[in-house]
Amino acid sequence: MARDRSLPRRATIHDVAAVSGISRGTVSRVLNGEPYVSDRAREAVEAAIREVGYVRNTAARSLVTQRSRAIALIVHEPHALVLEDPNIGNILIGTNAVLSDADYQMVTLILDSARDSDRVAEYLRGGFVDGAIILSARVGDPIALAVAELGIPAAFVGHPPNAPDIPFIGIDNLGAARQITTRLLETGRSRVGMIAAALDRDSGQDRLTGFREALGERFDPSLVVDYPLYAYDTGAVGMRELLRREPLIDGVFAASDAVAAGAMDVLRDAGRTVPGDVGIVGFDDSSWAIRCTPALSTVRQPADELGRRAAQQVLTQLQGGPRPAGGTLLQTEVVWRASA
Amino acid sequence: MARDRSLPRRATIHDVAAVSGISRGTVSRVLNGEPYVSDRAREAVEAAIREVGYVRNTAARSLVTQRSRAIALIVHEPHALVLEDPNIGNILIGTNAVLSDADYQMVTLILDSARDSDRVAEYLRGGFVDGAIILSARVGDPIALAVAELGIPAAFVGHPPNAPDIPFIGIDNLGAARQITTRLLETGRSRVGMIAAALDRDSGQDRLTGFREALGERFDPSLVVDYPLYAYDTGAVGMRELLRREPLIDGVFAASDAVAAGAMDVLRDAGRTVPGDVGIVGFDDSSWAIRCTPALSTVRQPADELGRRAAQQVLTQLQGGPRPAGGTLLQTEVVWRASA
DNA sequence: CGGCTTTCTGTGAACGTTCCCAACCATAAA
DNA sequence: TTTATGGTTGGGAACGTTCACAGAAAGCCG
Repeated sequence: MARDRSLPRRATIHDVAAVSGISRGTVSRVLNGEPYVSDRAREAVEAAIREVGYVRNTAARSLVTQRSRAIALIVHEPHALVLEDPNIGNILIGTNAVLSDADYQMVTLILDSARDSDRVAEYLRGGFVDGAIILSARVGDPIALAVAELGIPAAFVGHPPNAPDIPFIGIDNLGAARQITTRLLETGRSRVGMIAAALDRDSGQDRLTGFREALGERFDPSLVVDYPLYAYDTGAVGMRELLRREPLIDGVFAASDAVAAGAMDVLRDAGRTVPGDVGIVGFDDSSWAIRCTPALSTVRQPADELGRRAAQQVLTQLQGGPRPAGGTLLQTEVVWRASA
Repeated sequence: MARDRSLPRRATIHDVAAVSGISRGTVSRVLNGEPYVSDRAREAVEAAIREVGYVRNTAARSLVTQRSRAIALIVHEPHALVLEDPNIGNILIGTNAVLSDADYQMVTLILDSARDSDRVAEYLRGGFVDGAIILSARVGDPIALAVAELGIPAAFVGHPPNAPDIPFIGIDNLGAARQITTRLLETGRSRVGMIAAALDRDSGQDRLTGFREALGERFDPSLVVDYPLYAYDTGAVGMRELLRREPLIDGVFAASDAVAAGAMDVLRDAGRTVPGDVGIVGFDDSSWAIRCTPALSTVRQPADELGRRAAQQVLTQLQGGPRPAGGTLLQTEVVWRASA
């Protein structure tokens, strides 16, 4: 057993009490920063803590408090995409920052298959975490349902269509899509198509809806193709299909930067210039955007802020705050570069 | 308090015992799959568990067992790079897969600043985790030292130069670098430079050493530039510098694919063709590699396997297995594409 | 100086497990 | 029939905290 290698067992609150000559109860009060502790006692305890190298035993604490001081970040994403999607990393960082400042531990749960889904549900039910932040939920997501049913403090990043009364933090995909599409039109494009992706998510749906709304009467369903993933390949395949359907296409809204990158390469191979022959815009302002030639016009989303807000939302609920009915949409910013 | 919202408190082992008419001790034995339980008892217990919806309380368990069944994955990386480095995601996925199969929980700790470093050390000391996997440690990494000192089961991914007797899983950066550089020479390049990066890490150092070894007498220190990060910008800045130092340069080894991508864009802007005028190779086989025009020759590293092995290594130690003195290097594969 | 309030301190009783030991029960051997 | 044997079971004790409560000490007021 690895832990008994070094016999000196970890110091407990009793050791601190013994060394300082102060009772266990008072030591606990010092530890938790509670009032009604004399300066003399506090100092004695603090000295003893340093002397014996005391570190609080979380298991014992959470056994009695019925809390774990941990919050789950549930990432529901095909494995291969955890790394492709630049937003996930940023969301993770934002969440981590807020939680660790509040002295909570972030536990990242990655799930992919349905089997994982059961495992995670079990995990949540087991009281391992006091709350949950759910990323990229899908329509009818079993985890979302499990969380709702359990009633633990939770927040979504993004806004799954059917999700119950769990608050969410998202970006205005619809507005941003509308905005960027409008600009595409304003630069004189007349045959504008879209390579949509991830229509099983709110982000995918909303971007498509925004596109449709911006085009209004000029919307042509035959110039929309859609695929499951926000990926480079999606863009490549999608662009070929669009060119086949409408060789004179002169504007493309790609559902993400990666998609746009795939589309641009196909356009180049097909002998089209960007933005000369075809204007193209993406979404995310990820590293894809700057490495495209020409650089991609796109939508910047405040990913780490999404993570921060979601974490704050869960913490608020944990402190007994209200669980707001709806959600919050953060503003995005359109970044105009050279591609459209 | 969020948890008392639904009064029916969680079922305990006592409830299971009461409902099944079997003692607490035997219920615990069933729960842990121990021997010496009659079929009759086992069935009764299992039925009762389902009936009352029992889920084990981890806090209570780990209080008595002195174990948490959690393992830390410590990612030591500037925040912005967590997402840039494609390997990290894959390592994370591999680790997660192995650990969750073994019924361990992976806790991801991201740390950046020195302040985080203390926090993490405290966390490890607190017994929150039974073991640790450390990613991308640096020379003199405080976390590496803390882990070594604590003596908890651990493994490195990568091989920090000064790290104490903690086993590591890595790739043969040196051999791979030598191999890919050699090929660059075999295609007739005579003025070969390197854009090195992350020399405070073993990976950065070893790639440089491999490069130097491959060149042997032809090695020219003035054709090596180095920067802190494996990033696109590193490649751009580095390439400009190399061109300034040696306009006739005809071969470049970039320390990563992202670096190579930056370098290629600069070469293009400078009117050089790839691979005509300049042959260029990268490292990682990430999404950058296929995105480049022409596609990049690079080294594929089995990132998720690194994660898996590291996890297995820690699990072995946890089961009382030996802590091997050295480490394991996994083989890499050179992928020849068009850029050299 | 007595009573009242406020601040401070110590202690018993949980929390829900696992571990361990003692006891029980068959069955087989003597 | 007794004795040993080994599978099976039950329950006390412990793990390290927090919490509630009771009581001590100190400060205030008349």
